[in-house]
Amino acid sequence: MPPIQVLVADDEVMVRSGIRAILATDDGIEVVAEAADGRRAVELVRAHRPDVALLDIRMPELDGLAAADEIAVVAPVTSVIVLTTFGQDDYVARALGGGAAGFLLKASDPRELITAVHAVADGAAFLSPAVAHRVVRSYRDVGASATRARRRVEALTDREHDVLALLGAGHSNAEIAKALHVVEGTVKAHVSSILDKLDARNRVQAAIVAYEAGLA
Amino acid sequence: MPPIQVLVADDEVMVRSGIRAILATDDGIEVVAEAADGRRAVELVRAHRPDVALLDIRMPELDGLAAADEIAVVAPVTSVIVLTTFGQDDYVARALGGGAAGFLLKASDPRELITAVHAVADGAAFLSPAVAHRVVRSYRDVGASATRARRRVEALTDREHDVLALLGAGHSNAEIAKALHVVEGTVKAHVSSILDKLDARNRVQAAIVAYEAGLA
DNA sequence: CGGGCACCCCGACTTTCGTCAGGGGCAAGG
DNA sequence: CCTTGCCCCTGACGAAAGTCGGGGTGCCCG
Repeated sequence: MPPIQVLVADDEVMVRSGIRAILATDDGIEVVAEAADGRRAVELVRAHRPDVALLDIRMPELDGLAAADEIAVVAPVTSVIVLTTFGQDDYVARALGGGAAGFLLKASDPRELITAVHAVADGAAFLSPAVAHRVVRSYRDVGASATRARRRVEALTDREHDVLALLGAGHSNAEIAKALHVVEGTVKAHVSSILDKLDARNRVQAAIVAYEAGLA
Repeated sequence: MPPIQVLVADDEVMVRSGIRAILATDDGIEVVAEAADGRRAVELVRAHRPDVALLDIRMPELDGLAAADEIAVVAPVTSVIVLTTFGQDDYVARALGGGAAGFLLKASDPRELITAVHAVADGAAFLSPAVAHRVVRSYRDVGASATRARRRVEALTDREHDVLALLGAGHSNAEIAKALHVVEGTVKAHVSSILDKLDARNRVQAAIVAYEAGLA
């Protein structure tokens, strides 16, 4: 099996050679290019099509996040790992949004870097401990509240379900009535029943349940 | 550096020995225990305190998810990787909710298993490609909509911000007025202004923005 | 210094919501 | 067959939400 080809991008030479040294200890990994800024990193990725691109977040010209965005477009085969000093929350979201497959803190154990390269080369996601907790928790929380909401919504009749969906989108009773071909009074009665079953005091609370349940 | 100690739990002997064989190719990993059901897996984890526990989802007595839950309680130092045949969505959420650090498909490349063990032993999260996409997308979507919502909310004045937070929790204007020590008319005026700035047609739509922005 | 401006406040008026008390259809069970 | 229960529908009425016009303050800038 051929070695994993890697591009390293960081504005500091010391960091680049440090990373090179770490990766050199694994003979399944080969560093094929180096860049000192994001712009150059994108060019080199386009030219070399490496399996993995290691990008520092802080770089001149084009930061790691923007570079990751571009790489996702020009070379989808290349998996991006974003490197950063702190697990800044906002960065994580943006990096993963840009299609990064990995997020690694520079303070990580060197072995972790190697593991991360292998992981993303296989197409998997690799998240540093500090980051992983946030991402996973978010996923779990969203899933959990969605499940809870869905369970509550199950108690509703078909018609109430229809009404709730429109209500949750922010429509007025009159609009809902028109959409369902009934008069407004009917919709109001349904809403009343929904509030009762969902244990909500007004339509705002019901709307949030609808939103969580994914009836948007 | 001592080898990573691993427990393998699967109800089929063939699978267990297969996993053993794969892990044996890496001399940084040592399988210290095997279990054929979830109950036994938990006991052995308690006894051996391995670094990593590989749990099949489908097991008698106690399935992998329930076992993961218990392990998280009795041996927090042990990182759990859940193994499954399909990347069933519901399982992913539950597994990660139970504190699993990794989620691996059995169809994965054997090297991936080794990489995963190293990753979670370091405390990182490892997600199989098929699963990673979902988790990351969810995190990104939530983060993106939250960011968008927060940006819209920034246009509000301090007072309007206060009102929106209470509004988003489903409180009536009268309740908001009491909480902020003003009369109801004032709250209504604020709400009106909020609707204007958020480009919402009624309080339900405003509440959803508040909810997304995390003003709950 | 005197607008202009943004913010917070208020009350009267209109519109929308939510409750209450029902009527008709339809299926299960005595 | 008739009752009981559930669902969907409806109109009337009080309650909440939203709009409109306006008053008072502090701040910045010509």
